[in-house]
This record gives sequence, C-alpha cells and structure tokens, in this order.
Amino acid sequence: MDDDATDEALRALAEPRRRAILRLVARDELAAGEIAAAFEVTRTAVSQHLTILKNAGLLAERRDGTRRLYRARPEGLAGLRQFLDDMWGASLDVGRRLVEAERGISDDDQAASAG
Amino acid sequence: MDDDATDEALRALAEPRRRAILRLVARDELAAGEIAAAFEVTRTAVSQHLTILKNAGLLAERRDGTRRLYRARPEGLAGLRQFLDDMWGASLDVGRRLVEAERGISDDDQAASAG
DNA sequence: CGCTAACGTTAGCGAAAACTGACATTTAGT
DNA sequence: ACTAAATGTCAGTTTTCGCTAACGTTAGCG
Repeated sequence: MDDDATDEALRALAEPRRRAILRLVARDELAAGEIAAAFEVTRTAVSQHLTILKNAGLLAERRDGTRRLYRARPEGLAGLRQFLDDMWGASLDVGRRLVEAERGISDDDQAASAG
Repeated sequence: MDDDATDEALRALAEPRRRAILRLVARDELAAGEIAAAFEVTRTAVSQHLTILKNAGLLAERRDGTRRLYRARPEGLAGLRQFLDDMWGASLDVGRRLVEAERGISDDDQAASAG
C-alpha cells in the first residue's frame, strides 16, 4: 500500500483543476483542445495537467490524426480506493480498541466499587 | 461533491509524510513527540503536518497533561471515498459507452460490406 | 514542398508549501 | 516559585508547483 502509483495518483488529484479535467472526461472522451477550452488558463497549462494525469494512470490517451483524445481511466482509481479502504478499516479498529480500553477502565472501577 | 472538505483532505493526503503519520496513528494512539521521533525531520515540521491533518478532519486530538495524543479519524475519509466512488462510476459509464460506440461502428462496417 | 492545425515541450517566473531555528505556552514535579 | 518536559507558533529560507510565452513536432491539405 502507498506505493509510487498511489503517491502519484494522490498528488495528481490534489489539484482542483486536475479534478475538474477528470470530471470533464469522466463521461465523454474529449480532445486536448476541447478540454483546454473549458478553462481560463493557457492550453499549455492544461497540457501539463493532462500529462500529469496520464502519468498517474488516471487518464487514457488515444490519437486520432493530429488530435489526442482523453478519457478517464477508472482502473487508475482502484489503488486509491484500496488505500482508503485499508486506512478506513485500520482507523475503525483503533476506534474499537479505544472504546474497549475506556470500557475496561470503567469495568475496573465498577469491579473495585463492587468488590 | 468536491467541496472544500474534500479538497482539504485530498491536499493533506497528497504529502507522503502526512500519509506516513496517518498510518502511524491508524492502529495506535500516539503523542506528538512519539510521532515526530519516527521521522528524520524536525519536530516543528511534524507539528505542522499534524495541524494540517487535524484541520482536514483526518486526525483526532486528545490532551493528556502536557501531551497531545493523536489518532486517525475514519470519518474524515468518508467524503473522499464518496468522491472516488462517484468518479469510478462515471468512468465506468464511459467505458461502456465507448465499447458500445465501437460495436456500433463495426456493425455499420458489416452492414456496409453486407449491403 | 509549403502551409496550417492541433499538440507537446522547455525555460523562466511568481506563489504556495515544506522545512528549520528560535521563542512562547502549558502542565507537572520539587 | 522554579524547573523541566511536551508541544505549538512565528519568521525566514529553500523547494515545489502551476502558469505563461516561445519553440518544436506531427498529421493532413494544396
């Protein structure tokens, strides 16, 4: 868990504009130019974001003549989901352990007062 | 989806050291000093990471005398899991749509060659 | 080949972020 | 009250990151 792939994906998703791009190509396959047109930054900036997302495995690229079509790559999110689920499970365990510890203390108190 | 809370949590998790901290307190509740001792950066740096994680809702803080005990807060991950699941679902839809589109094209081809 | 369209790539700049060192704060012990 | 321990906070420095402008590249058209 938390390998280079997870790290890269997490850092890619940390940027709001990259998340917006990802949502844009989540339902429709779009060309780089179309994606860039959806934002108020330079085409260069969007291109860099696309590269980062692609390297993170979150984007699939397909070439059509001089155009490059992008779409979201759900498999790229699998590792992250695993990471979050693991963390979720571990944290829940801690919660239980802490609750049990508190209960143990009050049990001792009750045992002391009862004995 | 993708509200301020999600953004904050995502940015907090984008930092490798913060993920390490989170894993450290996922199973055991630890004091700030103990957490800091686990890394080769200054205690100051770790303290700042703890603040960021706490503000992101990923960490629970409890005071015991002069010490501050930290533990992972699973509820803080709920929003992220939702975010990923939404994205996952949307992307899968795209996959299906593209497959159907290709199938449509080859159907046309077959119809053309058959016609 | 010359030209254009659609992209990616590189260099450099400014803002954000991570880190360090010095200082302030709070709690417990004597 | 004094001291020590545990920790947070602030100011300043270095590093990272997102952005723009200029340039390079590839595919199609005449």
